[in-house]
Amino acid sequence: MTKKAERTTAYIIETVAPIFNKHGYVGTSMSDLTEATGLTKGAIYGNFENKEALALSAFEYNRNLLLSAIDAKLEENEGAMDKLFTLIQFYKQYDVFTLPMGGCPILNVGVDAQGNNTLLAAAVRETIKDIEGKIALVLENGAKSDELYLSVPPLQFAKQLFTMIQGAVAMSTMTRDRKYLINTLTYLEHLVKKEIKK
Amino acid sequence: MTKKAERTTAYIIETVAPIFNKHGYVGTSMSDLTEATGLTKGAIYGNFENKEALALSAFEYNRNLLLSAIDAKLEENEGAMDKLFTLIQFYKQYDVFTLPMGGCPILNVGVDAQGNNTLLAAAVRETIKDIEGKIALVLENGAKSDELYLSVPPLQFAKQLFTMIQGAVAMSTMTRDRKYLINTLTYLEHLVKKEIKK
DNA sequence: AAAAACACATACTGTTTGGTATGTAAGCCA
DNA sequence: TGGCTTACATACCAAACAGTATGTGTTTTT
Repeated sequence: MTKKAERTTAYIIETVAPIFNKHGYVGTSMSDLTEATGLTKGAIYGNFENKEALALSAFEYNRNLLLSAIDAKLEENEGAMDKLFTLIQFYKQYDVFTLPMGGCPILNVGVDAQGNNTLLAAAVRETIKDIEGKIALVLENGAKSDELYLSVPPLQFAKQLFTMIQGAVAMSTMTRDRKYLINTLTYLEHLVKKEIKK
Repeated sequence: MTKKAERTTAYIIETVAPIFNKHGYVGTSMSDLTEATGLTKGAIYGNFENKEALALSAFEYNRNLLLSAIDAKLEENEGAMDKLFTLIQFYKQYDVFTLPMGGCPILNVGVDAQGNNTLLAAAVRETIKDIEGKIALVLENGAKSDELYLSVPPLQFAKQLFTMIQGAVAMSTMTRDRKYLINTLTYLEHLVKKEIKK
């Protein structure tokens, strides 16, 4: 059986993570969090050192949800091309995936923290590196097994691909129009086929 | 000669615009603004109804700087392809262009306002439509004069192009790495040539 | 140049901010 | 089940928040 405090800590993070993600670090007040959790400041400050530490834990929670989902998608298939296509398919529905966490954590926190919180900004950069690395690994293996051809290094192609994906994410969140997601990712599908398929 | 208040209003907007853009709506306090302008609250509230109205004016100021720059670039050349290439060239240096205004106003305000300020969010959506429209017009004219070929409607292609551009903007701001801007826009150059050039 | 209008500074609201010291009840282990 | 410990609630703090009423010096206008 887990200890009481551990469960409360987990409960706080779960409930607080979407709020921080949606309203940003400064846009979220401690009273927002006590209201949402039904707990008091005493409870929250008993489990977290301060607001910043809580926000960081909240981001890491969302980040792990995202990375786990990506990992799961990449493990669905064996071939490198299939892995890429399921990833693209995943991002076509990225808006419904990120809805319960209050939008894309990378975009939201990445932009919000830029001018306000260096710790969070660094955490986002780390997460971006992680995802790019995962994509690059797929590409590298695909190239090794002669399944696909790359005219540029794997990491560079991964960065380009992820940049376009995040562009679709950014546009669809700003305009609240999921067509950006669907249209660009459908195009990326076609583009990936044409560029690297042997 | 312009009236005193008009000049102060303009001065306030100019000095305040980068601050709002960098730190967001809630992240910017009125005391930040009095400090930056050297004016008092009385002066600011004499020229603006409230914080929200000031933030809106600040965004519109940055937005106009951006739209004017785009217009200027698009007028440099006659041909549709040349117009597109100079636009792409402009975005390769978008980070230095947006530096004095505290980053990309579309991305920053678009993401920040999403969860905090509906007025600003709407203004951003309008701006996105404007830019997409400008690009679409270039494409349409290019298609009419048989300079280029489009497999999709002009506006759709414009949206796709702008999405990828904004992806590069988003990634370079989040990672503080201008390579995202340079690499993806160089790739877009090549892509545009291949896709629509006759 | 005098009168009227205006633009800005000063000084002050009440409220909310993040954070803490202390009290109390529940959880946990012997 | 006793007693110690841990976990949370209550009540409070100074500082910062957006906004305003009033005072005064400066532009305008006539």
